Amino acid sequence: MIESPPIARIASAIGDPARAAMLVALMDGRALTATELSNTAGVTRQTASSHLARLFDEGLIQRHRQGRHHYFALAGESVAQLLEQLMGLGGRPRCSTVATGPSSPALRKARVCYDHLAGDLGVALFDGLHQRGILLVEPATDSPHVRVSETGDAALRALGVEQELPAASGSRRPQCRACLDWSARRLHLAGRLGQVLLEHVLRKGWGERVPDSRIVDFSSRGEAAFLRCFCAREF
Amino acid sequence: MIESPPIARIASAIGDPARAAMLVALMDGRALTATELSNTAGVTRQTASSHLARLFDEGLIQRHRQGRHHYFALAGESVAQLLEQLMGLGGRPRCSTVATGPSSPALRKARVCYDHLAGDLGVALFDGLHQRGILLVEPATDSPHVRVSETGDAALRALGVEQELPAASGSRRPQCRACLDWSARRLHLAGRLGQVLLEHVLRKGWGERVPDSRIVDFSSRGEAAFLRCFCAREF
DNA sequence: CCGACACTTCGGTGCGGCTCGAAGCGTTGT
DNA sequence: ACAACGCTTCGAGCCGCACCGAAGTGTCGG
Repeated sequence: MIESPPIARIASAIGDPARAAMLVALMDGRALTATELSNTAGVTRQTASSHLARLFDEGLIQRHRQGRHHYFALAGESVAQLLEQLMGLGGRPRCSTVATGPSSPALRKARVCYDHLAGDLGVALFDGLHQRGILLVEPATDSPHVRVSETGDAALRALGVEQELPAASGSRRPQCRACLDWSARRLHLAGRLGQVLLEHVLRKGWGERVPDSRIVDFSSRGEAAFLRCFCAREF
Repeated sequence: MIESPPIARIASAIGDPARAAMLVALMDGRALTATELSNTAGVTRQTASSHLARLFDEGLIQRHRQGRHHYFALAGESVAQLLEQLMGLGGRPRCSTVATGPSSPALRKARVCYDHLAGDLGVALFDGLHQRGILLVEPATDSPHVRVSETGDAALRALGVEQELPAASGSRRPQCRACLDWSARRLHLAGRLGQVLLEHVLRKGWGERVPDSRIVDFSSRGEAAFLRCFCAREF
């Protein structure tokens, strides 16, 4: 078996509790320093440093030196997706019970996934934009292809979403992407637009991020406004 | 960090070279015995036994006792998907080169993924069925929803595909499902129909499975017949 | 120029777990 | 009933690696 090493190396890199904790901490898309990560993992700085070197060697994280601080972030969305899927498998309580793992109710409801909104409200956002015809989900052969319709583009601007999406920005990042939610097992919106919409939510004050957590805490007024603005029907 | 243990445990279960080799060997969907798996992993039987116990405890494989033989298979498609994604991450040659890892050209062209056809020909099959209107890819909110159209159902029967899909079979397995290909980064057909079509290919003699490998070896005549039968346009 | 700070590298320690030999079930076939 | 076979459990050896203390590099502030 000469095919296995790469997959085994990567899995084993994720497999250590301290490294897994670091990766989970990075899943909110922020870049954290080595010291911060050592705290969340519960190990000393020098131990964390070796862990981070390992994760970097495996291509799971990227480093970003800035003065005397070294920031670390996930290497890309594909890594975040892998971790989500891993959580999905870990959450099920053996022998395929139907219920999808709740973990934390707040986490289920609304959380950050890399840089966009996930959870029930993330799914509701995707559904709403799609039902309104703002989002076109194309039956393309490429992985589920999502794009903004022309009327949708205008609608988003009318809603006050600065959609600053320079088509020729040179970045290879897709404008929209569908991301599978591990708690709800349904699609939510990722990509540049997903990021912009999350920023919109935070700027409007509808919800705010809970420090050191992936949870996005919506006020009841904020949630109502959010649903009214983006989702076709009320809950 | 109390959230990490499950994901770390699962990842570390996959992370051992011997266990990874076993899982990869199981990715073709067959159920293998403990001795066969010990050979592919290159360890003794008793070592393999403990590895298999670990994988079973983590819910990654299922066991199936039959007389004095114990058969092992992947616990489900979700596990196979996770492994595919892991391969996708492992295949890239550091620092995001554009080329998707070829590994083996034959493997890229046509291989078995759990129980259905993947690789270039798997993608071509999906494209062809979709372009002919046999497959409807719905922009649903559930993970990319694929189903067979009414005319498509008749077309498949006309093509000689025994589509024996008892709607009320009680099994919760979806009729069709879209599975992401790690080599081509495009969708191919999974689910019950994907399984039936792979069987169809093998029964027609268009291609045959290479023993102890995931490769499906198409004869040139078989490939032509396959494309003519299912795909809208020739290559 | 020097101290404070963030981070990494270097040795040494200790535990976990991968491994295999030997022995213990359960099944199959004669 | 006995031997052959497949698999698992038990015990011991041994390597790897996670961990931390101490020392080394680079950066910021006074």
